[in-house]
Amino acid sequence: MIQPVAKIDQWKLDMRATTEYILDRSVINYPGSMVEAHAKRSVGRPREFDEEAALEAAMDAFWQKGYESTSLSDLCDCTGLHKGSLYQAFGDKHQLFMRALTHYAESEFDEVMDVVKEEESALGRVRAAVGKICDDAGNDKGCMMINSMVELAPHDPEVKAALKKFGEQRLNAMTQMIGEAQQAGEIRAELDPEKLARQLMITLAGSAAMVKGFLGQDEILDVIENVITSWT
Amino acid sequence: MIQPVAKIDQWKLDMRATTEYILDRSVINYPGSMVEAHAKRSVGRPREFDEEAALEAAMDAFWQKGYESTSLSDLCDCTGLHKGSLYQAFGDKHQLFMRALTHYAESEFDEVMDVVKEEESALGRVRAAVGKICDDAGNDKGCMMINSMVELAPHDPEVKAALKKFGEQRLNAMTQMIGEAQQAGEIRAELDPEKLARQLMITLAGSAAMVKGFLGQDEILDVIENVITSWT
DNA sequence: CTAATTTATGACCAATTGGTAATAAATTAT
DNA sequence: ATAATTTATTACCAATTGGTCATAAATTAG
Repeated sequence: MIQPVAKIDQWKLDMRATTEYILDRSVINYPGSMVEAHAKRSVGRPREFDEEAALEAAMDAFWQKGYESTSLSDLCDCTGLHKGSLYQAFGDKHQLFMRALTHYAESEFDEVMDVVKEEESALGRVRAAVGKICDDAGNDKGCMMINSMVELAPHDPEVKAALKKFGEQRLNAMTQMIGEAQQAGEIRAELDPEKLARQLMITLAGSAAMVKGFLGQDEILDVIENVITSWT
Repeated sequence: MIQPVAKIDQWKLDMRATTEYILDRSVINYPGSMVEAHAKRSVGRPREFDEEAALEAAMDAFWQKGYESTSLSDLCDCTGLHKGSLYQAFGDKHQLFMRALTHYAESEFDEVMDVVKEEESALGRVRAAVGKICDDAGNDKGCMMINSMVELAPHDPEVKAALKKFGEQRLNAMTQMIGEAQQAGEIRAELDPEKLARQLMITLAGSAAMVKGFLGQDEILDVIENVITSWT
């Protein structure tokens, strides 16, 4: 199906930062791979870079250094793009950051859910999720969402709203998993799944902060394991 | 006792950022209050500002906005000083930040300990400490130490070392209080006080992050109360 | 009174910041 | 071939950054 450029732009707006969009763009971005017959290129000079790869590079930079400390020239360095190309592809620094943060949240959530699916017991799923999350934030980069919450949320309503959305998504998923573990008899019946989920999220947030300067991953994992065990 | 200027400068270097130093300087800074006969002024034009008040204003700015987002002109605005005076009094931006962070940590620790002293039961002391800490980080400024850990610790060895020192101080104090509560029979005997202290610090760190963008103080207090209750 | 010393003030500075515009190059449509 | 369109690259920009310096003012020492 052939799409006029204007329609692609509209679609770009609507589907911004969704996995589907990125994947499809990455196909379009490689004019060489015409093996896919339907990958219709639009008129004009073709992109020479992979948009998803650039987004991921920018995400890593923001994740590691934070918003303010990541300059445009840092972003140019890590993506290999020039300012102009960055602006044309992603808009200004703040828009690029929002894309990066969204990409982080969505892909991390997906990966955690993939890991969770492998487990058979409900409590095993909780432990698998927590383990994956700790793994992601294990290095001293911490968790990009917690980093952004601390650095930006109080002064940046857009970031705050996005983090609230991602947080509620995670809280819901955790609450459900904990509830299932409870119904399976793996967690004491008198405990409230939502409260436990909040406790777990606070513990994970604290871990993501502490790993950056005070506690080692071993000490953190020990605390988290004790928390979950205290529920059984 | 009369101190030559040179000696005062040496002493300034050694005692930097201690409460004694600040208090004594603030006396020296008010040439009008010669009621204290020993408050010997040094030669030269006298200070027109209160150094501790300036430090506290700078601390508030860094606490609220973080290091990178607080510019020198922000610091001049909130202290009422000019760049030159700031540099002469505190050194460069980073030195001023270290002074501010140290002042935050020391005065908060003292205030928590003051609150703790009022309680008679050991577990009451733990609860009082936690309550005071939550109170301090209650607004969306969070905790300046957690803010700094997230924003700076991985890339700023000086900040990291200071936070490690303050963190260990708090961990020790918490461990001791928890141990006392345990010996008083208020906390189950099979639990390890140091592990509980680590759990509490991670929980408090997570709370200081979450309060900035995701959870309300009521939800946070509920989680913390449940944590402590689960120890009894 | 004069010299020495310290502080307050504002001018000054190079470098960096985020962001724009002009131009050249590469492609498709006609 | 030419026009239209998109991208890549470079030059450019005003504003802000952290930081220094020269000078004037205020004080003490002698």
